Amino acid sequence: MIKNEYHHGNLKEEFLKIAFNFIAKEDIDKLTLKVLSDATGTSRSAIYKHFKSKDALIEKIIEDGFEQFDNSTSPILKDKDKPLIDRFYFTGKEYIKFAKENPNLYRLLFGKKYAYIREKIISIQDEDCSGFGALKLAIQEGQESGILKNDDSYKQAIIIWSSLHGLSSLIIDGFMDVAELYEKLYDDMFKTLLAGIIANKVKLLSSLPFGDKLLKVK
Amino acid sequence: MIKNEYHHGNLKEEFLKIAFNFIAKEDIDKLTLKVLSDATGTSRSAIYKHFKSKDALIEKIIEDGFEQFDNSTSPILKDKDKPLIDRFYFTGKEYIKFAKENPNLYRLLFGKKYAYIREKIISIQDEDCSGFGALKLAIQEGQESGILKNDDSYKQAIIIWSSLHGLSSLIIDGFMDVAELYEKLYDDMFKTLLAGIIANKVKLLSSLPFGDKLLKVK
DNA sequence: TCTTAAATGTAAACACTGTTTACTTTATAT
DNA sequence: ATATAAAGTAAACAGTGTTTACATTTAAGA
Repeated sequence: MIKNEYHHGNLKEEFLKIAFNFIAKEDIDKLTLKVLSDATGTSRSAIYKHFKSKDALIEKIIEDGFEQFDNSTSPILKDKDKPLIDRFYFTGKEYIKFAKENPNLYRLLFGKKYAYIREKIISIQDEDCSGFGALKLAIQEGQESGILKNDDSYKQAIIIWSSLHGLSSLIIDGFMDVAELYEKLYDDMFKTLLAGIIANKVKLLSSLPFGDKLLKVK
Repeated sequence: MIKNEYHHGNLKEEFLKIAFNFIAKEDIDKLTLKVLSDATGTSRSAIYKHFKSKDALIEKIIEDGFEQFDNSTSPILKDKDKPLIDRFYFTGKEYIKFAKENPNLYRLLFGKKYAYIREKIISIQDEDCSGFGALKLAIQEGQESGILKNDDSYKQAIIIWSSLHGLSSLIIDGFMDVAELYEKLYDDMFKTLLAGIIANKVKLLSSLPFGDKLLKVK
């Protein structure tokens, strides 16, 4: 595909790339069509040949963003070679790391404004057992092996997700000086959370990160 | 103070009142100066005689909003006639209720955009022991009476706040169908959380809401 | 009470925003 | 080679927050 001065070639992909790079540094509502047109050397209305609206471009960013988020977290949770508790621990840590490194993207993925896209994606994840679906599956795995309490896995998954989301939000939305001591906070939160969903007959030893030897059956 | 057609009387207060009523129903970024001027029968630029900018009006809303939030939650936490665990339980419940009933205001108070105002307010609350300061104080009270683990009260407060914020966000930002089963979720989360910060020598009985009789010293 | 100054309003313009329209240029397929 | 589709532009539109110059009313002092 040869490009000349007039036609750009693959403007659509470039718009997305520029938008991604932009929210790596600035908030999404600072992103204007002028930013995109200036960066590509096109006119402000060029985008409408590739996206129905500015929102449509953002929706695509969100879809790609969820894929990126899932690629960062789910593999850790699914790695059956490692002990389950370790997998929970490191997945949660990666969750927070992702939020910390991509705050603007994270807010986009888990904020109110585009909840309808998240809704759609989560229902897909429920089917192919990625993302939130993977978390529920991992909890079920823990219940079946007797490590976790037999309870509603959906409810347990939400409590875990809720805690991670809460801590991540505190970190990236500038609550006090949380960002500095967040690692200790996470370890504490994890212990607390784990104590709540772990089976009664299983005792948790103190060291972190955990290993399979650190779980003791009473 | 007599009003005629030209001068309004107390336009500043009315702007705030209208803005408050507006975010009770719609998101803050739907609030335009035209909405305010139409509702008061004034011109779009009238607001600049009372506020430096649109943002300055929003900042005032946030300050008032925090006062409102504090009035809803802190009194429950400070009521020393009731057992401490009950106070934690019902304060948390009120926290979530506030978020549920005022989602747009809650997002304004705890979102990223106006974090600098929250920062300012929290430092005030630290001094007069309202809001976040009240939470830390209540935790210290629990530690001194031997009910709670002797740990960094600041860290414990953040973990609690983080959990409440996470669950509230899930509810109001449209995460799945959390809104329906949030009461059960809250009870579960509270138990889990409490198990994490409660002193080892204290055993927690199962019923909710708790009472002082439900705490048993081993 | 008359005059003056301050407070509080308006209208018009400004530079932005996202979006639509009509038009132009280039690429592609028959 | 030519018709058609794809992909760009420029100009206009309504909307945004904000500033400027001006008008009206209120309040205060002599």
